[in-house]
Amino acid sequence: MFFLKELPTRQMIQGYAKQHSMEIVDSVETALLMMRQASLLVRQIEAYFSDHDTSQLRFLILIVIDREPERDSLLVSEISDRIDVSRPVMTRTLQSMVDEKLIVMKADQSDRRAKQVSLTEKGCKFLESVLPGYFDVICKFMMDLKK
Amino acid sequence: MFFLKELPTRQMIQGYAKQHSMEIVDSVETALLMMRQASLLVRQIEAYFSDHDTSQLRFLILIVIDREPERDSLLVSEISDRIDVSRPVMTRTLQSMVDEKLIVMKADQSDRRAKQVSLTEKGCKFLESVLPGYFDVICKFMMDLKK
DNA sequence: GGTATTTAGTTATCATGATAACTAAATTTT
DNA sequence: AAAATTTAGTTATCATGATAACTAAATACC
Repeated sequence: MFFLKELPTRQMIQGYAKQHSMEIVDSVETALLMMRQASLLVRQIEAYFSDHDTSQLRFLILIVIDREPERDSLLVSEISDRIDVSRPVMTRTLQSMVDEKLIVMKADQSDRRAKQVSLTEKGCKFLESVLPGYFDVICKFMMDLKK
Repeated sequence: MFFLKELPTRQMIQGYAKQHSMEIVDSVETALLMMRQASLLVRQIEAYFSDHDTSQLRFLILIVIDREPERDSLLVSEISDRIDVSRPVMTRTLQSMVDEKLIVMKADQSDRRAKQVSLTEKGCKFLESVLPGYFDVICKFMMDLKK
C-alpha cells in the first residue's frame, strides 16, 4: 500500500532526484500516481469484501478454483502458483475457508503430501453473490477517475 | 495489495460480468492491471526499505517532515493529515522512530495535548542516503514496464 | 462558569502479511 | 537400495495494517 495523500509536485521530485532528466521525473510521477490510485482502489475493494465478511484473498482463491476449465479442484500448490502470497498465509486462509465451509480439502491420491481443494456449493453461491458488487466497485472507481 | 499473478482475459471478465458492455470490461481490465503493477512496485519498494532496516511508512514520515517549507517540525496530527494510516499505527511507528533516533518529539507549547515531531541529524542523513535508491527502484521498474 | 463535545494521542486487541524452521513424502543421486 | 535433495504443506513467531475504547486537554454551549 502507498499511503501518501498529496503526491509531491514535479518540482519537488526534481529537487529530490539527483539526476534531473525529465524522463526520470516523469516516470517517478507516473509511478507515485499509479501506486496511490491502486491503493485507494484496493482499500475500497477490501472494504467491500469486509462488509461481506470476507477478504480479497479469499475471493481470489474462490475465483482461481472456479475459473479453471475442465477441473473442479486445484492443489494447494497450484493455487499458490496463481496467487502470490506466502505459503503460510495460504495455509491459514484455506483453513479459515474450510471452517466457513466455502471449500473442502481432501488428500490427493497420487501424492500423499498434496491436498486437493474444491469449492462447496456454498462457496460457489457465495462467489456468484459477491462478483457483481466487486465489478461495481471497480467500475465506479474508474468512472470517478476519468472525471 | 493485489495478489493475482495471471490476470483474467477479457473474455473471462466478460463471462463473469453480468453487463457485457465493452466499456465495463475495459475499465475492469485496466483496473486489475493497475492494481497488479502497483502491488509489484510496492513490493520492490518495501524490499528496498527492508534491506535498509526501515519501511516505506517510516520513509514517508521522514519525507513529509523534510519537505515542509519554512518549518522544521510537524504535529503528529499534521503528519496524519498527510499520510493516511490509522492513528495507532502512526503512534507506534513514531515511537519506533524515536527509539531509532530518526526523529525527536517534544510537547507543543500552545496545546498541551499535541506533540511536535522533528527530524534528527541522523534522520536527515538517513533520508538523504535512501532517496537515490528509492528513485532507482521506481525508475528501473518503470523502464521494465515499457518493454 | 459549569457541562458537553471535540480533538490529540495512546493502549489493547485483532487481522493479515512475512520468514524461518519444521515433518513427511517424493525424487534424484550415487 | 541408501543417502541426499527437493517438494508439499504446517507451525511458530514477528511486522504492520485496522478498530474500539480510553485519558487528557481544548473548545463550544448554555
